[in-house]
Amino acid sequence: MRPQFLYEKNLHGVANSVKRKQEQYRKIVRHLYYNGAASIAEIVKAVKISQPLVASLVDDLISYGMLLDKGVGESIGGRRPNLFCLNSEYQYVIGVDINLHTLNLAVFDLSNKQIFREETKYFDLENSEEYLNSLIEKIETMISQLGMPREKYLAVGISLPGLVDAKQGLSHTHLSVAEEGLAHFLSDRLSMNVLLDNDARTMALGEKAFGKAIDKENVLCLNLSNGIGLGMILNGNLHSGKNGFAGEFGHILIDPEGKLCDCGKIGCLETLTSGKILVKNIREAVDKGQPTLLAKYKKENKKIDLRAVVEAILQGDQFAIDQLNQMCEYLGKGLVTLIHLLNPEMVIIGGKIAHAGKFVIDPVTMSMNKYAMSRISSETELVCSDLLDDSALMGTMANVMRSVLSLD
Amino acid sequence: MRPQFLYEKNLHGVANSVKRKQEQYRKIVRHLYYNGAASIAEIVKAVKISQPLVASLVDDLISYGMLLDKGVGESIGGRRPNLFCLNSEYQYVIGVDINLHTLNLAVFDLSNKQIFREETKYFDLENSEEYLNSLIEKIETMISQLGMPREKYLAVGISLPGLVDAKQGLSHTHLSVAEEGLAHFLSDRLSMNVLLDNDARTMALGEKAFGKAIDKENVLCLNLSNGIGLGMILNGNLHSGKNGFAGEFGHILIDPEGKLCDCGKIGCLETLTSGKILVKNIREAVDKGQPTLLAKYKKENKKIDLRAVVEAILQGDQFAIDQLNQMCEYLGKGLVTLIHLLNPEMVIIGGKIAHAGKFVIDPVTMSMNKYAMSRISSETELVCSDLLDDSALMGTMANVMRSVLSLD
DNA sequence: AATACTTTTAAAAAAAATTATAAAAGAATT
DNA sequence: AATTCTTTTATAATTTTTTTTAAAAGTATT
Repeated sequence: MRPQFLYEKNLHGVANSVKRKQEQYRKIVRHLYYNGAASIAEIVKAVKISQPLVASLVDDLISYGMLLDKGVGESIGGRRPNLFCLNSEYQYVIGVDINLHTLNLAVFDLSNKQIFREETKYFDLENSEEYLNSLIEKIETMISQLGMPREKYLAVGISLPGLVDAKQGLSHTHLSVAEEGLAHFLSDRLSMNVLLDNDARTMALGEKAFGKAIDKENVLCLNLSNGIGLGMILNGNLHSGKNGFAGEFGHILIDPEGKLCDCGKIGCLETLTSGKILVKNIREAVDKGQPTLLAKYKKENKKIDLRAVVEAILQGDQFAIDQLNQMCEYLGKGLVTLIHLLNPEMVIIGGKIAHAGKFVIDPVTMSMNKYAMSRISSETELVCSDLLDDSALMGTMANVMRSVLSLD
Repeated sequence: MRPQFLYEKNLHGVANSVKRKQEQYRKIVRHLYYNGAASIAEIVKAVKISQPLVASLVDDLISYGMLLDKGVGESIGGRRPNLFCLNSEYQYVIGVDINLHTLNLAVFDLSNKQIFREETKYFDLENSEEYLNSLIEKIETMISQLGMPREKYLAVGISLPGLVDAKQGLSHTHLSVAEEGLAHFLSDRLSMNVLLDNDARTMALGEKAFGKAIDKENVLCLNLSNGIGLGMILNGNLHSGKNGFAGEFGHILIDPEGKLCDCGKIGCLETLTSGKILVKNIREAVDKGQPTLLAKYKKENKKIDLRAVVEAILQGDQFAIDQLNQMCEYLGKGLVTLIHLLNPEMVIIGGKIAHAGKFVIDPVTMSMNKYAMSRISSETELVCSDLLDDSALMGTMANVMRSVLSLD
């Protein structure tokens, strides 16, 4: 019998006993994926199945090639255990991180190692058949480069900006051309399972699985790049809301007397604090002759972008730091609302601006102290992501594995 | 063997086989509690245990007196099924709804019927040993009135305002005198299991179990009385946050140029929209001679309270309605933030102000339409609670049963 | 180095749970 | 009214899983 469970969840018309066995396999594989190599005894404790049964299930999985016997491990005061681990080469996951102007592709093995990685610049996201075709071509090229048969790929995980309905596999904002829904479209064309989610939520999954949110139950992940995205881990699970629209943090009201936002409302957080605004303000000031390290871009006739700004900040550019500080004051205000509502244990800042490290953390912390009820906010840790630009891509892997290994 | 599972969850030093059996019992009881009488065949489908085993477990439960055989039911095209249901008199739950000025007590049977109900007015909440003593006395009097032995009571569920850490059983705001924590203190004194939660969250549990949130997964419940409370059902579960502080909706920033709030911050939602403010504004206007039905209170030298205001609104008092409308504009603004962040399928308004029905719903809806991104808000239904003043009390019952019948 | 104690694993025995089968009881159809 | 078809329930047979027991392979101590 082939272990189907990594492919299809609700096997229809299959005997109950088979389903039960697949669930047992899944528990074991799940434990080994999330906790690494383990002895039979350890697995027994973790999955709550008896030792003789676990032993026989592990034997099965080894015979399918899914698990490997790593030989004896360290003793903790008795007979040395035999350790077992996932065969990291049993299958692979394709990760696709779609950004407004770039595309990141990766192939992960089951130990989460990237065995392939490619960044394509100037791959501008647009809602067209052509974009989708070139995306598929990119993926197909990668597959043929790697030379492995299609069955070796467990699924394709995709991260993209905008409103995404993960349950239905729809992209509302950027790739709505695919009529059957983006996930189905790509699944048909690639002949693979496809899993979508919004970039901020994928980042949150990445942080929960591989970043600073490991072992935390209530964590907010901010994606601070040109816009502001929010991914929420609540009670240990990703929160998506009814339609997958949760996390529209950029459009909460901060200043009723403020500016008009793209969304039609006035005083949205995004009109006050976002990479876009930061860059815009700095460009305008540079045009007016503001002294700053960034002035050289004007001389060289190059455009100032967010990356340049962050670089200047890290070099200590006073003006850029001032601008960022101002932005962080507003961001802190917005965060306080989140913290009051959700009482998270940690807030992780990711996205391009996270590269500024303490230059973001410090002013945001100050702002939070000013605006928050201290009893609540003092329970919340504010940190920068250490996955940084990789978090969304890592998140696609986490999303696929979560989906495949989820129980019930 | 006595079915211990309704009392103790993590039975220590008990054989695995016993634990498993208790879990099976719990599944069956759970199904019957949440879905009412059922046949063996129905239970089999719901709990995914084989028919012979379910039959024998049901036999056991009947012999313990926990289940009743209701005799044959309606056929759906074959042999008539034997129906089984919970013995609603097997045990009882005590519900305690603590408010700032009143105390509601109830005893529920396992069919959620209130077999006892008592409302005590002028029972002012204060952080003192005396308050706790008179609370305990109230409960003890009720118990002796009902004349049932203490073992007949499954647990005491308590709802109270302010910051509550449900996991630890602590009341931070109002009843912190009990040093071991409120739950432990009461549990010792009453010799019963005690379960605490904040009033807004208890209301949310009530709505989820018995009100309009049944079968909904993402629902926000607003407790609009003198303050503003928020209880959130997210992904089907109550969200409490790291320390149980989640839901501080009253202290999110709405107007940076606004008034000072009790919490020390400026422009909190509660400074603009709360029963307290509404009453205060109306009192001031009446003192200045504003024509309104409520003016009679002044003549009669009685104080205008929230109940009176709502009554006037329902009688069509133009001034009171205007005042409420104004408040609802702000409330809508705040709600939009919630909806953008959490994408709920329903928002339920409860508390004293919910008695105003469409007089709250309509202006809040208008405000939401004005301030929200329609794609998101159009997915959210706004309704008034139909449990109204009972929702917190019903919520204590829901909380106890949820805790007792939760799986794993 | 010998002995006592641990932990891990394997195998046998026992128990638990499921599947398969049959019987009972009623509904629908001829 | 008799027959056929459903659904429910009881029983028997089989399978699955666990518990128990024992052996294997270590560590720690004397």
